[in-house]
Amino acid sequence: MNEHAAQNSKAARTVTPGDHVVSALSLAIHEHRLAPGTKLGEDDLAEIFGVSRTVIRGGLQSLAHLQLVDIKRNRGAFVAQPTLREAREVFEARELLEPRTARMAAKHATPEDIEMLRRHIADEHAAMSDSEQGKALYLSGLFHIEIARIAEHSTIAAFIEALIARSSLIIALYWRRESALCESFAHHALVQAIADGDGVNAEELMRSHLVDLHSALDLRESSAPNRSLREALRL
Amino acid sequence: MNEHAAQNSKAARTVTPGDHVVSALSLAIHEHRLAPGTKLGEDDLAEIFGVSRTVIRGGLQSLAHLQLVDIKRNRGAFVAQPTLREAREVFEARELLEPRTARMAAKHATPEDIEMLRRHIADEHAAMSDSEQGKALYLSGLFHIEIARIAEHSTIAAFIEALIARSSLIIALYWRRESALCESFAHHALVQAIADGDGVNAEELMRSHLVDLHSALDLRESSAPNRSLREALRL
DNA sequence: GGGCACAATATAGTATACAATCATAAGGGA
DNA sequence: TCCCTTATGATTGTATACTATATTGTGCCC
Repeated sequence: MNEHAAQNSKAARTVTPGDHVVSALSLAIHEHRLAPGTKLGEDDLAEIFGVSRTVIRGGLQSLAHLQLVDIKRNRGAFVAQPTLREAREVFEARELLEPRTARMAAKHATPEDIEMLRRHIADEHAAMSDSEQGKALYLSGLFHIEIARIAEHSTIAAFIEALIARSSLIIALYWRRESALCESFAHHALVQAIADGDGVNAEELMRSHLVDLHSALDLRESSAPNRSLREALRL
Repeated sequence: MNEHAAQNSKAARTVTPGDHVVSALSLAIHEHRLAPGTKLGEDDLAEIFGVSRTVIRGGLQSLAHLQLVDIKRNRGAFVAQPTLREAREVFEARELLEPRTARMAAKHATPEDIEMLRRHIADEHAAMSDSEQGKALYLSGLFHIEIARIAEHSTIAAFIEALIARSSLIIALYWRRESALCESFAHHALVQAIADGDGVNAEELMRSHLVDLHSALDLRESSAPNRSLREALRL
C-alpha cells in the first residue's frame, strides 16, 4: 500500500509508526496469515510492534473503517468475518464500479502504467509458481487497485481499494476449493485492452473477470463457515 | 475531569463520547456552521466537549476517514476543502452509484419507508420556510441516505453516505448563488416512483436530479475559492 | 448435583504527562 | 535593508497511569 519510493531529500517522517502497524496488519490479512475472527489484542500488538497501545488503537480504528477488522466495544478488535450478504454486496459493488473504472483507465494509461501492470502480472505469476498463494492473492488485488489509480479518479479508487481489501477476507472464507486459482490470463487480456486504449473492451473484460471471480465463490446459504457456528452460539 | 457528560440512565453506553464528538462535528459541518478550512484544535475541542484529547483525536480520525476533515501531520485537523477535481469526482461517483441504488430502493421499499421519506420532505420544506438553509441542506442529504438504506445494500449505502457528507462541503464552496435552492420537487417525484415500485423511473429521476445538482455548482476553473489563495501561500 | 450470585482477573476506554515537531518572531551579519 | 539563523511558544504525537466493563472462576444456596 504505502510502498512509496524513498524520499531521500530530508523527510524521513512521512512514515509514521501507526502507518507501519496498519500496513503490516493489512498485509497479513491480505495474505491470509491472519484468519478471519482472529482476536487482535491491544497489549499483544503493542508488544509485538514495540509501540504503545495508543498507536495500536489508532491503527485498529483505521482498519475498522476499512472494515478489515471489527471492533466490539469493551471486547476488542477481531479480523472481520464478512457475512454471506456482505460478500455478495462487495462483489455487486465491484461489478458496478470497476468496469467503468477500467474504461477510464484505458483512456488515461501511459506507457509507464502499462509497464507497471505487466510487472504486477509477472510478480503474480512468480508468486504462484512458488506456491505463495497468499502473496499471489495480494498482488492480484494490487493489480485492480493500480487500474483504479490509473483511471485518475481517486474517490472511486478509494472505494475500490476498500472493496478489494474486503474481498481478501471473503475469498478466505468462501473460496471454492474446486475452482482453479485466478486466471492471470484475464488480467493479461485486460492490460492489452488498456494498452490499446480500447475502453469499451476493457470495461467488458473487467466485467466478465469480476463475474468469474464472483462465481468462483460459494455464496450459497449452505456454505456457512465455522463463523456461523462459533458466532451464532454466542449471539 | 467531568463525569456528568454522559447521562447514566441505566445502560446507555451504546453511545460513546467519541460518537458524540463525531456526530456533533458532522452536523455542524453539514449545516455549514463550520466552514471549510476551519482549524479544529484538539485542546479547544477537548475543552468544548468536556473530554480528553484522546477522545477528540479518535473522533477526528473518524472524520478524516470520511474525508470531512483533513489531518496534516504535526499541524492539526482542518475542515476539509474539496478541490474542484474532488468535487467533480464526488458527483461523478454519485451519478454512478445513486441511480442504481434508487432502482433497488424501489424494489424493497415498504409503506413505512415511503412514509418516512415523505416526512423527510416535509421537514425539509419546513426548514426551508424557516430560512434554516443549513438544516434544509442537511435533511436533503439525509433523504438520499435514507434511499440508500431502503435499498438494503449497506456497502453501497456507506459509500453514498460518505459522498453526501463531502457534497455538503462542496456545496459550501461551489454553490452558485444564482441557482435556486434544491427543488424538493425532484425529491417528491422520486418518492412517488419508489412508492409505485417503478425502479426504472426512479433510476432515471435520480440521475436527472443529480445532474441538476451537479450543474447548480460552479465547477469552472475560474471559481477557485479563497481556499487556493490562503492555502497555496501556506504550502 | 445443578444453578445462580458474587468476586477476581483481564482487557478495553479514558485521562494525563511527557517528548517531538512546527510556526512565529526576534536578532545578528552581509 | 534584507535575509538567514536561532530561540521561543504553541500544538500535535506518543507513552503511561488510571477507570470502567466484560469475562471467567469460585462458592454458596436450593
